[in-house]
Amino acid sequence: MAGGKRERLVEGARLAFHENGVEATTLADVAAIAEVPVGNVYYYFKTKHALVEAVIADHARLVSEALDGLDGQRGPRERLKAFVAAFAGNGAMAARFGCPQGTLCSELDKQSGDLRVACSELMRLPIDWARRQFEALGRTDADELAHALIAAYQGMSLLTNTFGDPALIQREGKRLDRWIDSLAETS
Amino acid sequence: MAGGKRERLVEGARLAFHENGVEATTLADVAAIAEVPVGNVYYYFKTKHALVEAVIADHARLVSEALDGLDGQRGPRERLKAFVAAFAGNGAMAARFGCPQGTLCSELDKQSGDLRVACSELMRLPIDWARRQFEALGRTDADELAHALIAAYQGMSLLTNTFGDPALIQREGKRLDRWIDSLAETS
DNA sequence: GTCTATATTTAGATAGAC
DNA sequence: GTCTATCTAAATATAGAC
Repeated sequence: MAGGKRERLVEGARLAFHENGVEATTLADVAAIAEVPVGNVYYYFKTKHALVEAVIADHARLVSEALDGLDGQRGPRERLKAFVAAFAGNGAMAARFGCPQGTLCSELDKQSGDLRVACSELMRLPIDWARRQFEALGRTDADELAHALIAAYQGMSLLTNTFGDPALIQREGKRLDRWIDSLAETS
Repeated sequence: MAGGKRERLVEGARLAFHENGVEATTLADVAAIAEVPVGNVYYYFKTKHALVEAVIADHARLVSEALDGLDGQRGPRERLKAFVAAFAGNGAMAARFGCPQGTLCSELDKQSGDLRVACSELMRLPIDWARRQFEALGRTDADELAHALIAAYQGMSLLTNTFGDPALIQREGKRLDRWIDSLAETS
């Protein structure tokens, strides 16, 4: 694993949290993945809580970058379909571990307050992005459609993970493509 | 909390797992809720793993009963809309703790094998029920629609929980009602 | 800045009296 | 069947040498 020790710890924690959950991941696990001695973790992160916060911030950075990458598409309809194609293409990952951000939100919602806030800000990134696309289509129900799209993705990620079947989210991708095509330019 | 000690332990564990997560819930917590001494838990459940299995079985019983209750409706369209009304009516619970079955599946998917299997059987109950309704409508894409409906519910439960806003799942309920109304009798 | 050794806490699990 | 007291293992966190 490349990068400075802090970067390695954050990336290692992000991967381990996704694969095994936050609660089940020990700092010893993270230290081993990052190839950093256990005791040294505390030089970079005062508590496990602080490490979790850093991981959420790292997720936010990755999601923002991914969404920015979709803005190269010509129009809002193409951008929405590129979004769908992106997550449908990650079916194997969803089948094994679920959506990285969704599973994190699900677990941390049951924990202390400031982590909940950070999670909700993370989940708001793709919703706000999707709403802007629906607004560009002239939809007055853009907020509702944006929530429905992200919920469809999150829900099908959960089913894909629960049944270990990547085909589920791929089939949903095709269905959402047809749905996006069927939307009128204004509502 | 009423019932025999075993029933109290299962119900207490089910509630605590939903509110705080399985990993974060200690047997001491469960014992306190059930008003049973800590050491006595092991008389009824050899391990925490066994208690989790019992809780999943209890969920399966409750879900089956709830779905059976919907079969009093006249036709498949009415049954599907009664299903939607049922979960949209639980918005306050979803906002605080998410869907009981969904959060359980999300957490336990990251754990040992036989719990994953039990969770997938639990999640299959509403999907199979919904597929039968869509089949009764003559839809050849009943399996796809059933997965889409449950995914919409699960995903919107996650968003409702993440943002702590019951209105999200209520709005989705209305949207799904219109969707069910719009489906042709055959596909 | 880095790392080893260890302290502290807490959870799951057990032994055994009643 | 019931309950108290306790064991053991593991995880977070710290102290302090280098």
